[in-house]
Amino acid sequence: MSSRARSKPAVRPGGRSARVQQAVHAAVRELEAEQGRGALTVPAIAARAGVTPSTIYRRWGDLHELLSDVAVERLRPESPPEDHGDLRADLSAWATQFLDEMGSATGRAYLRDALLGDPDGSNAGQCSAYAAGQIEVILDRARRRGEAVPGVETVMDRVVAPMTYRILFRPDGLSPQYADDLARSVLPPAP
Amino acid sequence: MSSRARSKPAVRPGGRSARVQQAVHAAVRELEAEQGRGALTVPAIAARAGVTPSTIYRRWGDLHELLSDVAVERLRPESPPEDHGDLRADLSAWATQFLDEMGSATGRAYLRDALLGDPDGSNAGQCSAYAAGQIEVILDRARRRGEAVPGVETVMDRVVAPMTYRILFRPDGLSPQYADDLARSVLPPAP
DNA sequence: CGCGTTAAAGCTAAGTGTTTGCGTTAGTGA
DNA sequence: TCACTAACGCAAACACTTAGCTTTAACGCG
Repeated sequence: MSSRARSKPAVRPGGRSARVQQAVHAAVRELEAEQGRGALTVPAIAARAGVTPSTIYRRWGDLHELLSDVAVERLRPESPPEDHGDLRADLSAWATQFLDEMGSATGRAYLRDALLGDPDGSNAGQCSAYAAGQIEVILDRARRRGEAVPGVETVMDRVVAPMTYRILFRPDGLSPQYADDLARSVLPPAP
Repeated sequence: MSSRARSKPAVRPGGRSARVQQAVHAAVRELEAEQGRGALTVPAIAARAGVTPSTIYRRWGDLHELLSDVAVERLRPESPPEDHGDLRADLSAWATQFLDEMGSATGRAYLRDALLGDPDGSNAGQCSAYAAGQIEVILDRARRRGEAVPGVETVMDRVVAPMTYRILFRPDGLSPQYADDLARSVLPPAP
């Protein structure tokens, strides 16, 4: 039976529900920052957030789904990618920054969390959509400048996917140079 | 304190240790096949394997690390890739089969398990090494035939990574055609 | 603006999984 | 063969999870 927890807990958006969700998310971030991952248990998070454990279990199902939610929130880009004036520079800068952030120990942990507690794949899908969104902004700008641009899917396959794969499966030996090489590989050959 | 469980439990390869490991792995596979993932708890696995739960906790640390070990074992290729006579056919066949196996619900689950209970990344690295190994066999054969071949890393970046990324992050809309397209993309342009 | 409705939270107790210390067993090497 | 020790079994203490029931507070309607 029973009780599949909803991955998108926004069931009653306003009021108490929202406050609880906010408090719980904040508690996760604070506890992790202060005491590390080992301290992240549902009872500890609940105590910190001022709610009872059963509230968390009912809304999120288990610890991993909660962490997955928090991870996705943290992986959401805070601002559109910087504009450097041309596609090559934009893509290269974005890829370099992506690899730097996601390739760090904490970035990798968020990526894994997002994948981990994600029965239906919607959280992972969200992460991917974030990246695709950022890339679309970059490509749109270039298109408006009159540059020749690759498709979003091409960039996902040739830039985002290789970086993400290596971050998850072969975390050693990643360099900004690698990100840059990938970014260049989707551009038309230099003049 | 404490006891980091070893991911490679082969500490005393012969005798009892080996028997216990085998029994536990078998118990995981049987229980999953018979009753589904929900039934996979450490006490249940222990009972099935005829050991005590504490044995499992001590050797593997927790359920996820055990599942990760089992997943890696299942992801190990059983035989070298088929030989179809030329690089294009070999790569295409391998990619298609990879996507078919890993893109299925169970394949995706193994991939996720492998990543999930893997504190130091060695299990994920093993998965990647399996794929790289298969590809090297294919490339070696082609090289021996006198064909022009791309580097292994290129194939990992352009074929394995995109498929794996999509399996994990965007499991919808994957087709054999996609695998084939990726395989072709690393080959020199057709004559 | 108060009132009924109901989703969501609180509380608590029972159930289940995890950890740990200590004694025992069985590989391993001299 | 014997001593040594890693790994296992056992059982009790501990922590986490689940479920039933009660209470609270958004929300919508008269």
